[in-house]
Amino acid sequence: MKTTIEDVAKEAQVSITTVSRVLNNNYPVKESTRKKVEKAIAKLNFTPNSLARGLIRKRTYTVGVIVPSMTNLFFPEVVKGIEDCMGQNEYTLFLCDTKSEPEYERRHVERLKERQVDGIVVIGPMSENIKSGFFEALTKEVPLVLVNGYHRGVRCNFILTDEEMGTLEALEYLQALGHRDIAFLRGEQIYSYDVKEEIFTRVMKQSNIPVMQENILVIPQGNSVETVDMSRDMVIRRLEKGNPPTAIFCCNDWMATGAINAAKHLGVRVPEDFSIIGFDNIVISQLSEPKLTTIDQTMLKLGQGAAALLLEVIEGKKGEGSLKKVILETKLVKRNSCAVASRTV
Amino acid sequence: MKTTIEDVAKEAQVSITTVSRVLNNNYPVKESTRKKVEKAIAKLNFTPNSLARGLIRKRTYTVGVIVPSMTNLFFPEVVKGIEDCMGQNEYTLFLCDTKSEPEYERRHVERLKERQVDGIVVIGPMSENIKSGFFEALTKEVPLVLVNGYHRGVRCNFILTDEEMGTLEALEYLQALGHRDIAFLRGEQIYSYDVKEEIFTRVMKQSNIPVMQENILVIPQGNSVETVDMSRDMVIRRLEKGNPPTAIFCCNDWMATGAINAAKHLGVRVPEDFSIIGFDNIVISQLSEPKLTTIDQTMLKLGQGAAALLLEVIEGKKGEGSLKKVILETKLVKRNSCAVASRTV
DNA sequence: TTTAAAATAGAAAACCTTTTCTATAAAAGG
DNA sequence: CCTTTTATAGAAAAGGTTTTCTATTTTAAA
Repeated sequence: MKTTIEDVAKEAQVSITTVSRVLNNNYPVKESTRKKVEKAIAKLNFTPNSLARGLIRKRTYTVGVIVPSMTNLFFPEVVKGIEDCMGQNEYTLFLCDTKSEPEYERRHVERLKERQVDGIVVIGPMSENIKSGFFEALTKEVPLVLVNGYHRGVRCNFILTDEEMGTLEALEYLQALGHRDIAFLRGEQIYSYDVKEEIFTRVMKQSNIPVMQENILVIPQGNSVETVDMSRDMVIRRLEKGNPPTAIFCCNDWMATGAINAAKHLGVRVPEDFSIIGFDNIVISQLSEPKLTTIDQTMLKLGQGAAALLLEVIEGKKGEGSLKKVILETKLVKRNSCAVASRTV
Repeated sequence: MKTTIEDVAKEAQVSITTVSRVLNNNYPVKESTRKKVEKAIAKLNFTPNSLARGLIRKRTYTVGVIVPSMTNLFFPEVVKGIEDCMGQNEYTLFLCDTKSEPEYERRHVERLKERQVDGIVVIGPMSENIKSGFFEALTKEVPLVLVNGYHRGVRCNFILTDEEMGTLEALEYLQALGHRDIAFLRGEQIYSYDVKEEIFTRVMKQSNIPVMQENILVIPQGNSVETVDMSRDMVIRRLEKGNPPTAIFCCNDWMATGAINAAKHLGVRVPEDFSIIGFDNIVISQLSEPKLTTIDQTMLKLGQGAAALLLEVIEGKKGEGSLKKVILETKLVKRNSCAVASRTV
């Protein structure tokens, strides 16, 4: 049987009230009795039961973190950021993996509510659940922060990276290097890719460069390795066709890695013959030869920011009305995969 | 104010006992009243409070997972395995990151006990805490499983990959390809590296190959990227010295990636001139050109196995006495970084 | 000294469930 | 028609804390 506060009280010959007080240190206790209690606690190796505590305090010091996948490398880093910040504030994290299923996402939210978490952060929320108003409704029930949940006009707290600016920065960098024929590599469906493509077409239009349909490369959904391999094949095919681009913008670093492999396969030199720019700056961008030039999303900061935001929402329950939004700057990280254009059309 | 079981009872005009019964479906309830209750639950959007439930049931359906780091790629995969298995059994995970600090590890354990978790799995437990008997003592308090906690004769439940066999398999493979001059690349301190080195020296001895001290390469501790870069530099230096080896065994895939980059830097062809074998089979082993030949640890299975084991321990509290050990087979994954030796001494 | 104030400690209610035990109503057996 | 089972439902205790309110002791003020 586990030792309870009552056992401690008996051992120390005081009331449970007093034990509670030395435990929480929120009410004066005579030094001598405090000593007695502390000795009893140590002797019995007592650990307070936080279920009971949470029940009465209506505060559990737990938060739920919902991620689409743990094996994507992007997400664990955000989680780490959250853990860093939350851990310092004595919170513990519930981790929930949705496998990118909207259904699981909802179920996990349900479980977290049962567990009386003080707040929830959802990383890369499923757009289905955003659109259906699920999260807007949830916002009224429990402190909630959405990370990279890109949807205009959603009435939730959120934090996101300014991918539009990031994309712009990348494209301008390529143009400054003299590139005109730039390919765009993306995956299907994901909203963030849509945003980037929008920027891409806009930039091209503004520069009076007709955007050729064959320069918009779209690969199917898949896991990390599949993404790399599909990107590789896709880029190989493009490069073998006529009018090859001199540079390529890749929507994430996995795709960029695939592009590097493609170039290597074809004997095309990077960056001399072909410039490649990635997005995210996940760890793999530093493993390739050459190391990838990319747009940094600082996932760690994204996580820390989300945590800080959530904390604000949890504490300031009064300011209910005002939703909080944070937009994080991106940063161009110049490494070795981009150079001046090898030819100009 | 949150709705409680009492509100539901009032709404449905029954006792809270009855509500509890339809909730848990563990006692017969007349169909008509069940309907009433269900309607009330739906109307009030009631979610039971699992703190109260856990308090009385002495079962929380939560387990703690302690990892040294979230950004190592190896660990999230194990965590995913655990989540898979535990999630199906209606458990939720507490995630704790120790930053490889023994102190944090202990503190997290403390917190998890407060939260009344039904069990704990520790991935890559700090050997300091193993040696001090911390985990042995803990085993008596709470269901516990150690993952890859390599220490002979420790009285804990654990699961681990058979790294000795894996190392053996790798080395025999290299020898079968005709390699005699094999280098060994490892990090400092970690026990698992010691084990591997032991096997390495044994194999060499058995083959009557004098193991040259300059073929034992040791890099300092560091994060993933640092490991890659330090490995690269270390291998470059070795390759530039006299009597370069024709192959290298790397204690993990990060190091192997560094070795590949080193070869590339020197213009040494892999695998024609230099064979490289890694360990773990984390995702990056499939991103390089050539793709890495490596020893598969199947982190996913490690996680699932750990979860299954923990579940056994949790359920079968009767069989207290018997500790459980599981040893997972490794598998040689032949990809493209190894070939027949280019020369024989 | 006597009285008022401050310091310290305890009793009991509250938090929200589950579960045991008791009570009632309906069905079955005689 | 009365008694015994069976089906169904409720009352109350229990689980381990925190917190409010009350009681006692000690100190300070008069």
